[in-house]
Formats: sequence, structure tokens, C-alpha cells
Amino acid sequence: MKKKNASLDRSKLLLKEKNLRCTPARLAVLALFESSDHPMSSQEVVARVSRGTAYQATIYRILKSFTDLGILRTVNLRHEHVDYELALHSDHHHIVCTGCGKLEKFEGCDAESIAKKALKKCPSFKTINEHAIELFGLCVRCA
Amino acid sequence: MKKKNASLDRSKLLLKEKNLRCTPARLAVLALFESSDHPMSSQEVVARVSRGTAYQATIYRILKSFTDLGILRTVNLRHEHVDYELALHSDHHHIVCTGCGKLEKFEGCDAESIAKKALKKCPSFKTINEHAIELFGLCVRCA
DNA sequence: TTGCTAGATGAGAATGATTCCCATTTGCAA
DNA sequence: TTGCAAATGGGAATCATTCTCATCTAGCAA
Repeated sequence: MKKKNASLDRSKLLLKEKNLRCTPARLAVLALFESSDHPMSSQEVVARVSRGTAYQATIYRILKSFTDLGILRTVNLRHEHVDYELALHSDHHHIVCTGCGKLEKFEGCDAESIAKKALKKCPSFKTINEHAIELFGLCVRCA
Repeated sequence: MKKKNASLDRSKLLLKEKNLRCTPARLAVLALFESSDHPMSSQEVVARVSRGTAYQATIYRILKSFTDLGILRTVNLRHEHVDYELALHSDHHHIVCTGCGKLEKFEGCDAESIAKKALKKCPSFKTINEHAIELFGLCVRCA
């Protein structure tokens, strides 16, 4: 249970940082994202947070406020919906197999050099703070 | 009018390539995307293709089939909706100003090196065929 | 050119995700 | 502990998207 408590403490701290009250609904949403190995659609979150913990309208409100505050971010994996994931790490990206849907994460995308290049080409921009990279291809099995 | 005709011919060719019939509704959607300088939400497309040319259900059907066939792709610019754009060029990305929403395109993202790196880290993937890169930062005015 | 037919669209109803409203509850600072 | 602004519950309302099916048409074959 040590792990769970550590995660709970981190969640509480995070909410405090963002000036959000520490409610069971918010903690449940954070815990779900911490325990999930893949980004989730709003519907999946609604389905997976148990009814007693948070009503659906509350979950939509939480997803919106978390996204606005940078706790969550949206990801486009080219499914027919947007997914949400924790926005803790900036250098966190995905590879999707367009054959079977298999999903893997990767880091180390060398974003600085891309950002530098982009800024050189777009002089009307001053700084790059975040970046999203998604790769689409075929896994060993589907290739 | 030379330009317009050339664009029309390209559109007809594209539809034929994809085994889609050449209808006024599809041509109107293609023309809209060719003339637009920014990715558009489904609602914007519905609003901008005139009623006489295509009914909304038709536009949704067209957006879906075009996306499935790779004529359009979805882009996540972190607005509260997904945007569509022509998928003609693979190396075509965006920078978004998180202050004012200003949008610019850039090319030359050095995708091969990212793909190579990612494949090295993810041995369960064999090939990368497409990639999405979006950058978020501040424009000169907002910085 | 005409006729044929699978494919495409029109029109509006149906669906279903998301948001709204407001009464009630609750986290948390003083 | 108290007070109150913030958050939630519950269900109705909204609105984007999809469905159904009758009608139309693009494009091929004769």
C-alpha cells in the first residue's frame, strides 16, 4: 500500500498546486489515469470511474478543468475520438500500429532541434513550450 | 480561371484514384479545403459549404470517407475540437501560439531521424509511415 | 445518346455525448 | 467548529452526429 499512498500524496499536492480542492471525484480521476497504461477517451473515463464516486457531469467538468490547467492533455491517435492522458512529462509520445491498433510510448524525440528549426522558419514565433509527436506505422506482426 | 480549373482537374483525379464518384458535394468539400489557410472543424465545414451544395449529413459522410481514405487527416491543435486538413503532404506541421491562437505551418521536421530513433526504442514496431508533429508556444507579440 | 444500376444524397427523425441548471453538499481557511 | 465559496448530484436540455429510407445521379455499357 506504500505505493498507493505515495500516489495519493502526489495527487493531493498536484491539486493544491493548481488551487483545486481535493475531492474524491478528482482523486478518482487522477488515480484512474495513473493506473492506466493508455490514453483514454472521455467516455472511457466516465465508464471506468464508478458511479458512486462521481457523476458523469462531474467527470466532464473535471476533464475540462484538468486540461485547461495542464494536468491532462489531449492526444490524437487518429481513432475517431480524442484521448486524454496525464501531462506530467512533456517528452512523452506514441507509436500507433495502423494495422492492429497496438500502442507504444517513446521518449527522446529530440524536440529541441525540431523547435529550433521551426523557430528559424517561423520568425513570428518566439518560444516553443510544448510539442506533440505521434508516429503511425506497422508493428512487427502486421508488417 | 486557369487556376480554378487546374484545381478542379486535380480534385477529379484524386476522387477517381480513390474510386469515389465525382459529385458536387465532394468537389465542394475539396475546394473548401484547398482554399482554406487553416485546418477546419467538422462544424466549420458544415457551415461553410452552402446548403444547396450538400446537406450536413452528406458532409459528415464525406469527412469520414475522406479521412478513412487518406484524403483528409485529423489534427489536434488543442482547441476543444478536432480539425481536418488535406493530407496531401506528410511533412506538414503546425505551430500554435497558446496566447492568441495564431497558427503557422512549417515543414522540414526531420521525421526520418525521429522515426529511426523511435524504431530503435520500440523493437515491436517495424515501419513508420506517417507522423504528426504539433508545436505549442508563444508568438512574438504574446511573448 | 440512352438506359441501367450501384453508389450518393436529401430530409428529417433518432441517438447519444456533453452541458446546463439549481438545490445540496463539502473542502478547507480562519 | 463555523462559514462560505467551490464542487457535485441529478436529471433535463442541448446540440453535434448518425440513421433510415426514398430519391437521385455519376458513369459505365450497349
